Amino acid sequence: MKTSPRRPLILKRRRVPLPVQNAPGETSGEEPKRPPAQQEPGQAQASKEAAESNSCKFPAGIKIINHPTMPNTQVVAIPNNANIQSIITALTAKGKESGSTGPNKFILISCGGAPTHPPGPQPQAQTSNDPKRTEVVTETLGSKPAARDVNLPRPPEALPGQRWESCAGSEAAGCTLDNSLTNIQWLGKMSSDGLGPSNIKQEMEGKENRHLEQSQVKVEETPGASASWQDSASERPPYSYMAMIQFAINSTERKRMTLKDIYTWIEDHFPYFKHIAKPGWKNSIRHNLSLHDMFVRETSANGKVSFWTIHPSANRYLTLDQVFKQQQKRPNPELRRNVTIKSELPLGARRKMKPLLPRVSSYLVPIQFPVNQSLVLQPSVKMPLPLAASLMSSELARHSKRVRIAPKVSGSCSPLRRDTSQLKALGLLLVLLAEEGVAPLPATGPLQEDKLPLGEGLSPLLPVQSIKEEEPQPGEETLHLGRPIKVESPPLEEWPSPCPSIKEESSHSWEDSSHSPTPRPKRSYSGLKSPARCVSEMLVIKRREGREMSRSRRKQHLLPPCLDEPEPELLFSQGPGASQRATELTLPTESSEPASRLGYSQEEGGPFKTPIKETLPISSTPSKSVLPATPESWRLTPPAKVGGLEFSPVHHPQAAFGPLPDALGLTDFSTTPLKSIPLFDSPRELLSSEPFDLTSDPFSTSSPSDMEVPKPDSPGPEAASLSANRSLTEGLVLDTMNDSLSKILLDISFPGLEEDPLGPDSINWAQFIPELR
DNA sequence: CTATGTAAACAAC
DNA sequence: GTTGTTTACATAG
Repeated sequence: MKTSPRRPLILKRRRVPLPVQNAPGETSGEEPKRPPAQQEPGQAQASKEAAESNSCKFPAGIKIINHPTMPNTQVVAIPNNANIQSIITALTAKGKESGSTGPNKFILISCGGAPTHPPGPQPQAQTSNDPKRTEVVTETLGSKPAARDVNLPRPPEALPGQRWESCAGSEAAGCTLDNSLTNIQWLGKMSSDGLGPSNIKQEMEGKENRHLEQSQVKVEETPGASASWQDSASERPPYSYMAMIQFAINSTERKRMTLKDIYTWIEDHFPYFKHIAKPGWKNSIRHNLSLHDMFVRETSANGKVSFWTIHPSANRYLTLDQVFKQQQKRPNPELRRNVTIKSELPLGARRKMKPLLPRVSSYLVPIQFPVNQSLVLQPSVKMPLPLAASLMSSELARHSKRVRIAPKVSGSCSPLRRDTSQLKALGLLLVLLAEEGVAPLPATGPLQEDKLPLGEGLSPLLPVQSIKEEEPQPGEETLHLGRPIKVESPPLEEWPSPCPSIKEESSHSWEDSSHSPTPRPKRSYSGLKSPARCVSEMLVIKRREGREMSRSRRKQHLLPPCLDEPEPELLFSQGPGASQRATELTLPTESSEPASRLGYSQEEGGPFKTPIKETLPISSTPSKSVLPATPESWRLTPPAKVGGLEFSPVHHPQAAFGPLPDALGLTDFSTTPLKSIPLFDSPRELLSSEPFDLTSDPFSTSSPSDMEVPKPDSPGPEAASLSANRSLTEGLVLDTMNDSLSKILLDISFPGLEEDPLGPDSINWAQFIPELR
């Protein structure tokens, strides 16, 4: 093919010395650390039970009281072990009967068990019993337990460069990831079924996968399925180079890898490249590294070693493992099909690489959600917004789930809506999750499955790719942080916003736009360290001027050598990539760095967060629109785009996503999460599933303003802030008038006990529902 | 047209 | 020779 004579001459390129950056210690690849555990969940039991749905009668232990201040609203305290589904059904029927005149809104809260968790860490109390939980949840749970078997021996051969990915240091992060991954369905496409049952894969993959598999029973259950292309070395893996590179890089703790290690990792994990592929594949790897902005080259302090990293905002932290896992979970015929096809087809006939990656649109990345609608809080509420916001985000991030609910009774399934008004009465706040999603979310049909969300196509896999951003828009949002941030950033003009094209993912776009300002000459370094930092500056950059780039795909990196943080590593505690993330998170500017704090946000958001594709707000294509916000995200947020949304959390509920372009970040967040969010099979899941970790959340009572910028610091406060006589708990609001079920976060105070934080208005719930205490 | 894969020309080490 | 960049082109969708 080539021969084109025309290749332009390259004038000279010179490498700029990057400032030093890294911590001295790194060497390539090494990082011997291993992660402790992966998180896998183990659970498998996911069977949904559902069984119970029928009974309409309220089980014993349920307490129903009229809301003291809200008309037509009753508060239903449900024992943890009760069948929510049936309760909802019954309540719905009741509400319907009453019509507008009677109680038609029910605030469901769990009592008796544990749900609330004020200060203490209590992760999921409720859930534990629930067999139903969604997988996601489960996984989460699993991860929690720190323990896990984790240790799988790693293959000896492991290269130095490789690390087992995993969540190494950061479980949380890892976990998070997993969760999100879980959501992702891209894998689905790949089915493995076809493949023999080999377990081979494990061999190949070794590390990562093993953990999973072993730990997970689920997988095993489906014996036939496993393997996949991995088994056969001869088959080309269904992943694009971009994806593989990401897998490789993300498999290390530091999320960076030398070129050589990348080669090695790929060869080790995908024998095809070792044995079958033409040598040119390495060229392709290099080409991809250079081409995509998401891959950022960093130089070691001494300048001798170059590491390839993934821009934090673009990094979804996907790992082969995760992907693999997914695939196992849901085998997808299509994929299989691909595989088959390939083999069948004459080589010549089939394209070379077929679809390596499924492209999906959405990535799961949850991230923050739009504050917009979701939160509905009213100012009046006592709860600090920030808190709420943080909760939301965290929650979402974690598992965002959406409820689909609909009381069966009503039959309709409207999504949930939130009404806040009422809620507030509770005294709380609320939030909710997801609701909005509704709208945007496309169809749901598919949802059912597991998690689902996204449609079938869901997920995309590789995130990376998706990332693109488009040029135009400034708006992105950012947020990855999870929190709503507001940034003021300049409008990003340059930044591409996500929106643009919807396509699914355009990968490079991200890249392109983002950087490229100038021709390469530089990457600049200006001192930026990590990309994050760069951001600010970067922002400045324009995306390429218009089209110049268009044709060429080149990326221009800017890579700042990151000096950055010398040792980012620590961060891991939270998430993978934490280190990086941290950086990014931080706002460019500097000051606040909220990010860090939000651990969760990061985690979740973090990893996922951004990269996401953004949906384009604009264009938003509904369905997929998910573009990764990626790049930009870190950059700044573009308020502009956002439209009215400011990021302030509080705002406009009304903004709901619909109209907004939300594009940016918000959208992303919102949408993305949504997609990824599984619907619950049952309300119970909703309720129980996610307990917030208050502990981790940042709630401090900071003022709303804080929300915007979360403060990184104070980590602990959050929970602390809640006074003893207050507790946060999740609840559901069933509105039979709308047939909606919304999840809310309740801040319950018991005035009687001590001072009432909430103020006089607050209701003394304890008196009604002692169990809440 | 976009995303991806390939090949290749160069440059800098 | 390796690592990186960047172009060109092919091809599937």
